[in-house]
Amino acid sequence: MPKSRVETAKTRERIVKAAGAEFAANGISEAALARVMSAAGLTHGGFYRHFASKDQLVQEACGQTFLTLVASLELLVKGKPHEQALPLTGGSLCVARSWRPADNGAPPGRSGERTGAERRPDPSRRHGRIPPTVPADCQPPGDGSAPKRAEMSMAIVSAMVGAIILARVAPDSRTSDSVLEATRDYIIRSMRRQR
Amino acid sequence: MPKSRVETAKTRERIVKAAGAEFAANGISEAALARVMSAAGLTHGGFYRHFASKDQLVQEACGQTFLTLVASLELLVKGKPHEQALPLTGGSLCVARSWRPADNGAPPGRSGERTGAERRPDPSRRHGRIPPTVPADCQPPGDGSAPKRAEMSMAIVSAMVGAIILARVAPDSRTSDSVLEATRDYIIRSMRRQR
DNA sequence: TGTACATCAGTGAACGCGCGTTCACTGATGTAC
DNA sequence: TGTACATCAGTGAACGCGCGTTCACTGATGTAC
Repeated sequence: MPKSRVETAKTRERIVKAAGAEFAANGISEAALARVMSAAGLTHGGFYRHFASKDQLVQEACGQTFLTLVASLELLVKGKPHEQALPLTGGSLCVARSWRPADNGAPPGRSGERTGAERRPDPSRRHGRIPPTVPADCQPPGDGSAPKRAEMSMAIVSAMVGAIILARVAPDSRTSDSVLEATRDYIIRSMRRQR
Repeated sequence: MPKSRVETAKTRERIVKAAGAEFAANGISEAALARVMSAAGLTHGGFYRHFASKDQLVQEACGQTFLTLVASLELLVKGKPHEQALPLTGGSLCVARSWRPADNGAPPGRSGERTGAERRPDPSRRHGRIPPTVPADCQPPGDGSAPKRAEMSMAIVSAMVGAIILARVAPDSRTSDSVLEATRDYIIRSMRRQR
């Protein structure tokens, strides 16, 4: 047996992590297995030693991202670092087809997704970050029961994920902005009204 | 000039509509242009008479779906057909990568996405519909100002879209269910508290 | 402890398919005369 | 009103690329003796 199972497991984990990052940066369907693997420091051939298919990787990586999101949102709802946690959570979302974080430019390694790429208008290059303004009078539901908090966290994450996707998909940037703002206000209001 | 511009415009509209449906049924990246075109009663070659690229079609079709969603949600929030509008809206969402409506089987025309398809676990075949239970004491915000209502509609759509995506992406079906339920409750609570 | 072997993570070339895009062509129809 | 022409929506074959997947091979390392 080459590579102890511990080491193998570590490699696998490394792949999942790289996939999560790649998905977040370029969207799931743009993230080629070969790119994910090389981001993990491997060549693409070895992939199938760890996963049965790309779908399996997608499922695992997204599942992990999901848990991370909820966890980091829990942190917010728990009350401590308000104005940091919200944009942080919003910033690390992945979901949409070719979602990219709004403020860093194109990833350096990948110029020209296809020969003669200037033709493609790239609709992804648009808003997508929830405005981070969280007012100070926001009342995190610190005294609700623990499961109640978890539920609320998930719902808030849902709203944020949905808003970001809808913003990317909205017919014009005015609408884009309204969705983000409306959702932000909705979330904030829900936190204020809590108890 | 063949085909009056009216007729051309109609064709174009037909394509957008077909695309919307196809996106909703199979997800954006699974929806081949050729399939969209034939759903619109055309062959794929003519596509570029109407659009510059697939991306442009995606943008337009999604924009339209978005507006439809918000409109139908407005209907709900306006108060009339409660228990119908919510599941209807939830059911017609498209967004996730290979999202399919939960309760009708695979589309008949497309058996075997790829030769030897049994291998693929198809993670898409999972929950995705928000449980339609809307309690009768739900207070739609009928007397808020109009913009207020529109904002709330958008936020609610956001939450629903996000919940469905997260449910599809969650690591296990228990989590899937919790997201959907939590989000539903969150939405309902927000409507109850309204005024 | 040392040696031979079997295992299996990782390599890199190759395969083949789906799909976006292009292109030469057709034929119906609006327009000019 | 009738005829010739130009236009352009739509056709269908072809192209080529990216990517998921396969496969024969390598070589490091844990295990058996």
